[in-house]
Amino acid sequence: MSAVSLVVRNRDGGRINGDLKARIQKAVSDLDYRPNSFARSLVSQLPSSISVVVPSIRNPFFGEMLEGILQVIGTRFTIQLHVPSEDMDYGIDIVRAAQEDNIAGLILATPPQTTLDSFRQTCPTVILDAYTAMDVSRIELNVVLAGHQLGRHLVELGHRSVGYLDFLPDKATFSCRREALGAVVRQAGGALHNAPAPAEYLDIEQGEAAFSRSWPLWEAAGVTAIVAADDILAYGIMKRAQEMGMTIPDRLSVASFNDIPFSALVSPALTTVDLRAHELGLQAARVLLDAIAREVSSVCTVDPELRVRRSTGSRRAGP
Amino acid sequence: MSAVSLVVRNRDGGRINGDLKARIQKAVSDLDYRPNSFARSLVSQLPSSISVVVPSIRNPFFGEMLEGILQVIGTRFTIQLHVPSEDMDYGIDIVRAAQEDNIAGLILATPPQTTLDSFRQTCPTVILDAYTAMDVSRIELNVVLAGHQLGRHLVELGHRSVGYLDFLPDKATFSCRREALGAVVRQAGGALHNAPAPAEYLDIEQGEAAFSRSWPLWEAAGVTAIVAADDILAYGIMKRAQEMGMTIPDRLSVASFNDIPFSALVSPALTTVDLRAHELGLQAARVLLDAIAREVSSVCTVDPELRVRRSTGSRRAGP
DNA sequence: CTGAAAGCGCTAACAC
DNA sequence: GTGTTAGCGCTTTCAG
Repeated sequence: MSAVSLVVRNRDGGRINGDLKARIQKAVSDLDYRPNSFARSLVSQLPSSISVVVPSIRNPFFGEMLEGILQVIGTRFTIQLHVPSEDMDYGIDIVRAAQEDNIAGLILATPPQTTLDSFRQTCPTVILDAYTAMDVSRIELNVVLAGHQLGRHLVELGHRSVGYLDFLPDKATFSCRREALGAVVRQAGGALHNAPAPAEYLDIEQGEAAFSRSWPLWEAAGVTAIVAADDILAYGIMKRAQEMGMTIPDRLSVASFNDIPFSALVSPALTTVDLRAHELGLQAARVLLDAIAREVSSVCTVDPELRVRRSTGSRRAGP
Repeated sequence: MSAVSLVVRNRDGGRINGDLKARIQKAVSDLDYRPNSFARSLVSQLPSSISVVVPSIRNPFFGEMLEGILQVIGTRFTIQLHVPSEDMDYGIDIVRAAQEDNIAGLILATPPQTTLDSFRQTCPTVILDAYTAMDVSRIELNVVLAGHQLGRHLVELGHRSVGYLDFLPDKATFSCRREALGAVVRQAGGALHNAPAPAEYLDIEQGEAAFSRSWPLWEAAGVTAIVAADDILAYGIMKRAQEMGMTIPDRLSVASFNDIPFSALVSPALTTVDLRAHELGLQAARVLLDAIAREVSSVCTVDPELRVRRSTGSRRAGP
């Protein structure tokens, strides 16, 4: 019954007899009829959703990012959310599952390098904060600039021996942060002391444990400032350091990357580079809509912004 | 080609000739063939996703909840995420959009009362932290207990004049928190001074603004402790109160509901009732899977737990 | 063990 | 203007 179809979608340009139309509308509301979206998409070839893959849903960074995406797509598409099972970053299997959803587009937030290497594009796709030579739309996050900003800040405060708590070496975004920071510190005649990533999972406890594990080495190296790859790790570092009796920033400066909203509220307020989660989501969605509509791929860049707060201070006079 | 279908899904119990099977598998990988999930769901009548509607994705409470849901459903279903556009709680339109997704099940996290009133069930559904007389599965969050716990704690500390910062009066979960708290305070001979909800949107700034607005009245009423309906509002209260020179908890005790992970880290660490976001998600998903498999509805209850931290203390000697 | 054929619920093109 | 018909891409049934 094509009339039903037309009426339901309000696509009858006055073509349907008013009486028939009214009868159809009554039946629709009586039966609480809802069209089957599978059948609809099957024939129209226009999927009504996009898939978004994020490494974690507990990290507020991705909450902010999703908010940005949602804001742009509005009611045009619905979101299929894919998150790896706890304690693991996502592999190609999750990406393939997301592609199987039969979607108009796909957003991959900071995919691990190995995942990206085995990725094959099946629909308009936007990759966030990861590099690939493929012809895929990307939102580049200028983490090199972020590392430089943080490095300059610490160097200006007099720090020369800086500890670094890494995270997930499989992601270029993290190694770039470290390298850019290290370059600035070394250029000033200092050294960056890298501590290995805690685990694959990012939470406050991991930061605490990593600090306990690495502090002896850092202390031996005369470290006066520590940078973490992510705010959440920095929270753990500050918590444990304070428990161990160190005052921040007098005894030890702490800084990191992301600037989730809570970083302004922890004690002391955390100096961190705002990685613009919301802006990233906004851009990703815009580029994706563009890729869907015009079948072009594009790359754009988002610049981070340093937020200086109370967790970093001048290096105290030598020991 | 039925053989293809069987091979792709690994459902050929040795029925397919090895040679043919190999040829099919080669073709599948050569063409990077992916079955169309719409067509598949259309015929199998088994949708592969569930919809989850949350009021906000920026509030880590719902991130934790989603993590719980994801953990239980594993790869069995994929999640369609529905979030209202910024600054608004969700109406029935969003719920209907979610139902249109053609899903195996639906989870409604703390729906506003008006939304719930016009809700009609179209598939197995679980309602989180909201009451309805309908025959729908629910996860009850014992917010009355939460209010009592917090009330007893404050009363024991000597507080009798307590300020309350409400949020979204349209939700029973918030009015229950207030009433339960108020009952305990009044029973001890005290009074609860309610400040109206800040706005429909929950963020730190709203908490700050609300505190600025309400403090004159609270001060006049001799308030020595303030409870916020949500941790995030409490962060704003503490921030502004400290900016205004008050020390917490000496001058003013602050407490709230939720216990998102950051509440242990703000300064001072926030006393709050853990509303068990993760557990809520776990239970919701379990109940939903059950509802999908066995077509029964059930109701279960999650009990909150008070976390006493440094933001609450004894009432100072009277003015 | 394999291929042909029907049909899931919808939309679009087409006769009536 | 309105009803009929042919698929969308898959799974399942049923002959060969």
